[in-house]
Amino acid sequence: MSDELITCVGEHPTQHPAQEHLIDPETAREVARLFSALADPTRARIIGLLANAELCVGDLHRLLGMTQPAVSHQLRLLRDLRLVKARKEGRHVYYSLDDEHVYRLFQEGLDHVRHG
Amino acid sequence: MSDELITCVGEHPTQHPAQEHLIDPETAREVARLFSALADPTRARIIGLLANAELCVGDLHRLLGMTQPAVSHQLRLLRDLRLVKARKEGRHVYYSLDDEHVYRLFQEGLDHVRHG
DNA sequence: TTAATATATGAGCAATCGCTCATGTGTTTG
DNA sequence: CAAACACATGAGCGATTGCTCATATATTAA
Repeated sequence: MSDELITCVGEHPTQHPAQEHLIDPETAREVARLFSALADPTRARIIGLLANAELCVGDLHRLLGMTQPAVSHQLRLLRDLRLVKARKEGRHVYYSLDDEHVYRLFQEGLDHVRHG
Repeated sequence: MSDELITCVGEHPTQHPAQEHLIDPETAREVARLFSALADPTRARIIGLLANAELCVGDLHRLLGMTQPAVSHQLRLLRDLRLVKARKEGRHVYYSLDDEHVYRLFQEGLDHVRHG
């Protein structure tokens, strides 16, 4: 965060000094997609639970007090983002985190909300 | 991530061992609100720019190639979340980051997208 | 003062989101 | 086999999002 303090004059963006720090649209979309995973209370709670234990859909649906389809839909979303992985065992499907980075992001976000 | 591997049987959520890791709805909402800030390509790009330099609305709107109102609306959102602060100077308003945590979150998210 | 510039804001609209309800698939049990 | 269970999935619907367009406010310049 080196706040370069640049005057606001350039009419042509290509010559603005901050230009080099502008992330391209495609990367921006992916970053946004990643953070979208945690940008919903239900998904945040799911990540929080799966961070500590492998759980099946039924457990999640009971713990969260939500409909089973609601949980399944969110799990599908998290699975598509490869943040969560599924392990089938009999008629149960156990979910767990599949991305350490996301757990760190989640923890930092949680800390930020709880203290300071 | 200590994946305790618990059997999926308890019909009553209150007695499930994972219960203690369940974050309450209010905290979950705040966490989600925090991550929502970065869960949009435009806002992610804004944070990325402001992470390196203080910029006025006009610069942002030119650099991003977006309408000025579009940028102002997103800045308003970020301001409400206290992630960004505004400094008025003449008829310009300079924005900069107001939250170190968010810069870290952003950087980690960006790294995660760029390399593994 | 008038005009131009820089920004903020409200209304409105298409797109997306997160849920519910119904139903489909696969597995186990009786 | 049939019934029950665990989960996935699609349609549909209200709420939210992110933009545009028009306009309001504030500051500087002529």
